[in-house]
Amino acid sequence: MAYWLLKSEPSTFGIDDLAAKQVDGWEGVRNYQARNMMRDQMRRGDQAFLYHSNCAEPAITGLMEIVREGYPDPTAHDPESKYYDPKSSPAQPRWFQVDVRYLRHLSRPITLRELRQHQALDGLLLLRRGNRLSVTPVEPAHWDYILTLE
DNA sequence: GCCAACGTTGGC
DNA sequence: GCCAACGTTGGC
Repeated sequence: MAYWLLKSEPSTFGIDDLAAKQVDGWEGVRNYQARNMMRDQMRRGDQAFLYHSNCAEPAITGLMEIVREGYPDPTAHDPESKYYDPKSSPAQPRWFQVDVRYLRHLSRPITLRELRQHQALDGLLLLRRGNRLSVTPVEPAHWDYILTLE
């Protein structure tokens, strides 16, 4: 089983939204590297942190599980969607998503500022300078360590 | 294939 | 709102 970190802006879709929906498609990813990981590498049963980005307190806020492996992102083919991409088509889909299931909130948000203070987390892709990828793998040792911070 | 211009992300 | 870092686009 592998571990991941998925970013989302809480004003768009945060941990409370996922808790309400329980299962949701991780739609709208429009970056090829992130797409490739969702399409090719994520497996059912993998777990992921939900990270709140672009907000007052950027932080890991919850845990989720991959419940459906990569499949074409339907919002790419919906002209009404803000994620619409005319260069994608159902016959030749360009963008993929997975389905995630809510597991739980962390007992408290673990902020980016706090994560940066732990040498044990050196190498965590989230902390790399200039990193903007919304989907990144998390090493098991890092995963376990972060959960001890709760 | 190069690379300048432009757009986006996201912390601060 | 600023701006650094990065990705994408498109002319050549």
